[in-house]
Amino acid sequence: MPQHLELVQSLRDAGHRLTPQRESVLAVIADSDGHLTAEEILARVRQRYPYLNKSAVYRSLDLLTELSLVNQTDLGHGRVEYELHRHPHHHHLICRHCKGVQQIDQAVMNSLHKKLEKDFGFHADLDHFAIFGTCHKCRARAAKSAKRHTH
Amino acid sequence: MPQHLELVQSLRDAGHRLTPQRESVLAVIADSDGHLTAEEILARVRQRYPYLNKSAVYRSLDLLTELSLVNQTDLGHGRVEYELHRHPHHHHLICRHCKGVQQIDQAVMNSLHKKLEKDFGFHADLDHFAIFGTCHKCRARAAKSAKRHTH
DNA sequence: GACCTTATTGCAACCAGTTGCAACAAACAT
DNA sequence: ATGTTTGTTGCAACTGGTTGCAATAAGGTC
Ligand SMILES: [Mn+2]
Ligand SMILES: [Mn+2]
Ligand SMILES: [Zn+2]
Ligand SMILES: [Zn+2]
Repeated sequence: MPQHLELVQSLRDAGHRLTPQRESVLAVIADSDGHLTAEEILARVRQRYPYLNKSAVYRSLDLLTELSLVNQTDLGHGRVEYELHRHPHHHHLICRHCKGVQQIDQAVMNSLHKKLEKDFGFHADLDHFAIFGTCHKCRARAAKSAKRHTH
Repeated sequence: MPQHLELVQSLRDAGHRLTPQRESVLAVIADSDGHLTAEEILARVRQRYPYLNKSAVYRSLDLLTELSLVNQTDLGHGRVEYELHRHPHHHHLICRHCKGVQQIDQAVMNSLHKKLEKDFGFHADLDHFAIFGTCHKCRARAAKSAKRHTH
C-alpha cells in the first residue's frame, strides 16, 4: 500500500472529508523527500490535477499540519517550507553567514523536552525547529580574520 | 542618560546614520516593556513624528535586529512581535489550546547551546524562542476528559 | 556654512499567505 | 439512485511585510 494512502486514511479517521485536492497535495508531499514550498506543491499537483486553487493548497497544508502529518517551517528562504513528518523527527541548523542548512537528529532536544516537562509541566512540540547561528566553518573563518587584524 | 540614547550610540558605532525615524522607533521600543507589533510601533511614533512611513519602521526594526538591540518573533498572533533585547534573554512557552504565553529564562537553553557547540561546532543564536505545545492546565483538562470517556 | 558622497526614506507596486462568502460535492440516510 | 446535510472549494479582496527606485538628508570635508 503506497504511503500516501495510509496517510489518507488518517485524514478520514480524524473525521475529515477526502477530496481530490487533499489527496493530491498529500501525494506530492509523500513522494518528495526534503522541503517543498507551497508554490512547488501547487505546480506539481497541477501536472495531474490542473484546476487546483492556491487557497486549497494552503488549507490542505494547514490541516495536514494540524494532524501532524506534515511540518511547516520558515528556514529563512523567504517562504515557508513543507515536508512530510517522518519519524524520527529532525531539526535544522542554519548558518546566517553562508546560509548552509544542516540536518540534526531529534535526540538533541530530548533533554530540553524533559526539562520543560519537569520544570513547567509543559508538553512541547519540539519537531522540526530552525535554529539560526554560525556554523563551524564560518566561525573558523571569522577567527582567522580577527587574528589577522590584530597583527 | 536615558536608555535609548545609549542604544542610539551603538547604532552610530556600527557605522549607521542616525535619522529621526530610527531614533523614534528605538525610543518607542525602549520605552515599552513587552512585545509590540509593527503597527503599534508606527502608531506610537506618529504621535510625536507624524510623517513616518511603514517601510522605514520595518527597515529600522530589521537593522536594530541585526545589531542585536531588538528581537522579533512570531508568537502565533498573526503578526510578528518586537521587543527590546534585554539581558538576560528569555523565551516563551505558548499553549496551542488556551493560547497562554508564559515567559521562561534563557537558562533552560544552556545545555542545548553547549550540546550544539560541542557536537556540531555550531554557535546557536538561542534568544527569544517561541516554543509551542500544551500547558499543564490544558494537559490536566485533557487527561480528565479522556478518563471520563473511558467510563 | 557650502558642498559632496552615499546611506536612508517615501512611495507605489509587489509578494506570500489569509479570509468571507456563495457555489459545490463528499458522506451518509432513505 | 435520490435527496439532504454540511464540510470544502474557488474566487476575489484583503493583510502584513518587502522591494526598486527616485528624491532626500546625514555626516564628513574644506
Ligand atoms: Mn526538514
Ligand atoms: Mn519576549
Ligand atoms: Zn556558515
Ligand atoms: Zn493551555
